[in-house]
Amino acid sequence: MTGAPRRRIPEATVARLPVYQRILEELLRSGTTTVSSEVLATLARVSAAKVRKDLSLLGSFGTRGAGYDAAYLIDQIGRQLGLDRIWPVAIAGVGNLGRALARSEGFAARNFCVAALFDNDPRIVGEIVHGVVVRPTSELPAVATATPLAMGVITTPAPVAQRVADAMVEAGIRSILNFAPRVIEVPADVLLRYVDLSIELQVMSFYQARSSESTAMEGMPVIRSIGLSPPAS
Amino acid sequence: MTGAPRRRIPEATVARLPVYQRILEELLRSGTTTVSSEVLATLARVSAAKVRKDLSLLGSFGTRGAGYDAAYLIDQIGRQLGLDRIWPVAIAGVGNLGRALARSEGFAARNFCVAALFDNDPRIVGEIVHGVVVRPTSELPAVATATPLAMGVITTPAPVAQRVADAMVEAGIRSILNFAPRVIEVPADVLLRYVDLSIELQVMSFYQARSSESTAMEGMPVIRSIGLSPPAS
DNA sequence: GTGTGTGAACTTGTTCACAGCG
DNA sequence: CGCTGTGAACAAGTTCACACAC
Repeated sequence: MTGAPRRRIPEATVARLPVYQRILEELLRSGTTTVSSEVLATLARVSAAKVRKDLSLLGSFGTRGAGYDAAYLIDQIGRQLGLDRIWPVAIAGVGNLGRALARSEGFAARNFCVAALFDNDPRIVGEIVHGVVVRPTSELPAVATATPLAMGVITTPAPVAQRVADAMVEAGIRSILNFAPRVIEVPADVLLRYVDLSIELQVMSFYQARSSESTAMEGMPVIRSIGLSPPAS
Repeated sequence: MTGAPRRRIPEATVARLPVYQRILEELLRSGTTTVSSEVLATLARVSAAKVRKDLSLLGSFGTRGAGYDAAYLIDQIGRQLGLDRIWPVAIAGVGNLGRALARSEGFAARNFCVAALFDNDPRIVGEIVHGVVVRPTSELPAVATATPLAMGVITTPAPVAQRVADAMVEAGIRSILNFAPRVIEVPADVLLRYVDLSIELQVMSFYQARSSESTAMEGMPVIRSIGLSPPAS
């Protein structure tokens, strides 16, 4: 239909596209219909040149002298990212985090649909969260057969994360998002991503803050842990 | 004390260090004390050369012919990342997600300490979550004065996210982690990081899955949204 | 004039391959 | 002999600067 340029988009660009998209959506909501690379760059905290290069890879959607049409750009980015169709996801582990994810608006806003919830706690099985009934994990294969699942989200306690991952792989799920604080192993052809809510992101932030000579932490109580000795040689 | 080589560590390496660290901790728990770059690389899903180069930047901690001492390496990585001291964090917004974060083990495991919780809902204020009392957001300045806060975590609904961010900046917080699905603006010297639970990560995963010629989604019901027309020229 | 689109220069990050230490 | 540590070759990503379309 729309003559899309099927070039290969660099990974670094792909990682920024959702950021642009969300900013564009907000601008649109606040009444802005046209946006320049300069403005988009400021809001996304990147350089204007980067924005222009990124967007030019999807095609020439901008208007010289004016900027980009926000609505059209949102649509083009969405198409590029595969968000122009609905992706059914399953969430395993209906605790605090699983519940928060299932109820969050974000999924639906990006055409992800929470199609199934799994948990092994008999007090939770049968409960209806955000319109979806919680089933025992043993029913995963049956559900996956009836409704092909595009992605599995693991929000279980760490000890059962690997078992759940195995079940998901067995059921044909090829993309897994792991929120459990546990390293899991899956076949090489399965896409596995970790989200560590408490650690990785913060750690990076802190390191960057400290390495850019920030003096913000100057007045803080420094409590050092006891270091280990180097291994005996 | 430990003669640390204070070289500049590349950002890409810093991003991988927490991954190595967690894997090392798990290996240690399962009884492994020494690990080769090969093994660590496989578990972290990167190349062995990368692991060696990354670790060599922190100093020469490995033993040729044998590998690395897991416990010692964990400690060295922790020191490099600034995790050898305790960082107090404040969480604003004690809903599903805020609660899940406050209760999660991960913070304490990495020397982050949930020092304060804020919410404006009178039904939530006063509640004690994971041993910390929930205060009204108006008390943020007072709390920040008494206990310097290293990081602010925003888990509020989108509409109040900007207001909370402003209050945090005002209170002297220089690192903010935003879980609210809303673009917020802070001064350039404040470190701002977005975590979009439902979107960015999944989107990337999907794009990568599709672009590597995966046939996994072949049998899925494709439901395309209605595309927009190009902007009138 | 204004702001996009893009080759060319540059910087950062990754892989290779192997010397050398334990 | 195995595995680290590292310079040197290569690839990816970013910035620059400017031609050109509106």
